[in-house]
Amino acid sequence: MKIGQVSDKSGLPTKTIRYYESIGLIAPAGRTAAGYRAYDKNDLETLKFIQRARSLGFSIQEVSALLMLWNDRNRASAQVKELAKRHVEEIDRKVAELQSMKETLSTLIDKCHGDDRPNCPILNDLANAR
Amino acid sequence: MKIGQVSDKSGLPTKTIRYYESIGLIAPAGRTAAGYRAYDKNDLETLKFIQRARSLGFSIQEVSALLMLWNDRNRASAQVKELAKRHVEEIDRKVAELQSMKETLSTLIDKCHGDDRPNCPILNDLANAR
DNA sequence: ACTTGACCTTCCCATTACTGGAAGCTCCAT
DNA sequence: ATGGAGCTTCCAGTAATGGGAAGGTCAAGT
Repeated sequence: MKIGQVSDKSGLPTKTIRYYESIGLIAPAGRTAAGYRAYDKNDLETLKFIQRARSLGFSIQEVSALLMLWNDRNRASAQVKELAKRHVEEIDRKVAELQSMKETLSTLIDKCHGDDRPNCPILNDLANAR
Repeated sequence: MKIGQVSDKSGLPTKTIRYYESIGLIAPAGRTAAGYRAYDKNDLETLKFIQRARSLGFSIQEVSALLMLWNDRNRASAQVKELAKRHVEEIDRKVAELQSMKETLSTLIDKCHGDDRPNCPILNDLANAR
């Protein structure tokens, strides 16, 4: 398979696949006589794995760790679980931060008339600490 | 005031203040005879405004728009409200995405024994589409 | 045989919002 | 006068791509 095909099947842009190779996340692909990257089923599975892990918000660093664990037949599942749990905690932190922002903003938005008049509690609040 | 002092009072690192100047978010600061940046109360208020807007998750682009609205005595509050509402929608989208990730991950984590044995539903799921 | 167009290659730059560090100047206190 | 804190500029790096140029390759259509 050429890069465009694994791109279609994995859902990763060709640019991204080359990037993953350049940073060492995946091993350099084989090449055809013409210099085109050549992928086999195994490579495709790896790319799909990466795509799914990324879609769950794992960083490239974390994906790298997951790939190693995936390729280690004897790793303890506790290691994977630990990694995943830390990631969920990270997600929780982000959600909490976003929701705190939203709360503040929603309050301000409710107080703002939103008409032609210039007076605006949103700007007033940003201008003055509370 | 020199940059270190407005930094302390605004909560923005000196690096960041210089960066904001370099990208044109704030006007170039005045200078002392020695070439140090000099700020007045007004500048400080602007920096505080920026800091608060950033802490609510507004992008620099949005902060720039907010600053213009703030400096426009005659703008309609509707414009500000609109900008804020769109930002809240953006936050909602991010929260939804994060929570969807979290849900998937939590399910997988629950299914994983997390002991010394290698079998791990988390990796299995990442490896096989479902 | 030739050309077109879709792929492929590498390379470099841009993005967002900073952060770190080096080399060097200034100011203030001892 | 010497030391250290704070200031200056400039360069480079971060995460994870995306855009686009310049050029090679391949299969199909004329």
